[in-house]
Amino acid sequence: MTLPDPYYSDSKCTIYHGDAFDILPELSGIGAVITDPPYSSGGAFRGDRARQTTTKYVQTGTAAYRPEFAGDNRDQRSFLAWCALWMNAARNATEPGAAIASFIDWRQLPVLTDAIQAGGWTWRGVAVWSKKYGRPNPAGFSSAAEFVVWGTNGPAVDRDDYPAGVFECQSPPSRDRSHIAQKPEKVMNWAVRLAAPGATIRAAKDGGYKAVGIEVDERYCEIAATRLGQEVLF
Amino acid sequence: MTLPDPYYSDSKCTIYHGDAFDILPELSGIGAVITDPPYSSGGAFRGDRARQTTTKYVQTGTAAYRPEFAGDNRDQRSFLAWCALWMNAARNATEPGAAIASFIDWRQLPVLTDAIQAGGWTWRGVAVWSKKYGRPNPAGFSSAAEFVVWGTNGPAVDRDDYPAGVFECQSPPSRDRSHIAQKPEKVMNWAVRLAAPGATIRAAKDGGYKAVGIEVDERYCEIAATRLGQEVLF
DNA sequence: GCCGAGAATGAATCCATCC
DNA sequence: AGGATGGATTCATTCTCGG
Repeated sequence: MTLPDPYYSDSKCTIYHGDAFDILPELSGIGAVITDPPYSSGGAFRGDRARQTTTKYVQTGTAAYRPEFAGDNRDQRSFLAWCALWMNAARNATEPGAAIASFIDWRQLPVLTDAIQAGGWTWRGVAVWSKKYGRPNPAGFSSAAEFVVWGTNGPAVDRDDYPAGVFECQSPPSRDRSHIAQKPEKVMNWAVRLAAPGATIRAAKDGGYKAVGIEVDERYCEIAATRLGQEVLF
Repeated sequence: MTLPDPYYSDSKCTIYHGDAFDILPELSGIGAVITDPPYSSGGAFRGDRARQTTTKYVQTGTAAYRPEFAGDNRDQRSFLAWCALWMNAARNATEPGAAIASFIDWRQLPVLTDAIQAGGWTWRGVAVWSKKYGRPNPAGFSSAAEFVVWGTNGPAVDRDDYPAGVFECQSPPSRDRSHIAQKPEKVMNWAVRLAAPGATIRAAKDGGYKAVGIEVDERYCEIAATRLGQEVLF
């Protein structure tokens, strides 16, 4: 298999529409991997996780139409196996010393720390995105954070930028999101600092960094390409 | 075996000096368990973790003398087994619906989420103590948080008090601590809110709550008893 | 009392060295 | 060879102290 034609491309930035397992083996020399996989979470029981993403993840009234996203109903064992496989594929595409960061919620956090190591990365920590105002939980602590499992491909390459281990940023209201799990741009800017001073794919284009995006769902490719084609994002 | 004589006791508060494995089986009716076990952490390599706590955990020059603490050099497998055992012993001492919270660092977080479930508790989340400014990490995100693994003994008892899932509090300077891993009182106040509005053992005495403390090292029992005997803590 | 400069600090991490 | 130990290094912020 060879690399498919990009869904979008400009001088700094390329988006591939396809499964990461098909695209990643064709890539090399990657300096950092920043990813937000489907969490396969959303419930304590198997039946809860198997629901469609549009119903199992909360979406309050005014939300715009947002399509289902795929691959979000694996059980914990197959989620581990699946993560280990793409972690390994991603590592094979990177240079020694490259960093990886993956968002995850508390339920799958231990699975992902296993997977990052199974995929051959050196697990180096857990960073925290504090959403400030979480869903109240009558059983105890409110759920107000997502986590970032991160590591490096072998010994780390030292950097001149030291991002904070905890980043506080309120989650945008549901009506402003194109994707149920969309992260605020500030959060992505923080996460990509693991790679280098820079920003999201969009900012990467402006800032002179090269970025490759992989997305399995064409509708989200379209949204991303539209944003990248715009001169001003907001 | 019967319950030993308390190291300290007053009308609201009791401290036992001994191993939790000896004390817990003699207790019953406990409403919540708040604990801070030795992390068996302090380094990515086995050799680092096996070092003495006074050298492997950072203590810069002016720090007051603080004794070693025990049980902090288990490997990961025996740390899991040990945690599962005391988690289970703790659960047997509690009432249905009781909550448990245990501090841990990022390295042992996945082990503790396994242990809490192995010990028969329903794992319900991971709360975050954000220290705000951690030690910089040249490999990536600074280490600026500790975690609280928490759960309940069966179905949770609903509460009207929802402690935040992320609590921000700077760590006190080294010289103000009696124990290397001493938590700020504000952090403990936050953690015990999982049980009820209240505070530390000391505050529990003042506030009318009953509290039982278990500590294996007599020197730390003595410090705790001294504090509890004082009318004013600071 | 306010302000600025310099010192101090962290459940860290990594590497060199010694036995 | 491998375990144990010592020590250099990292930086954002607070702390301390003098003006």
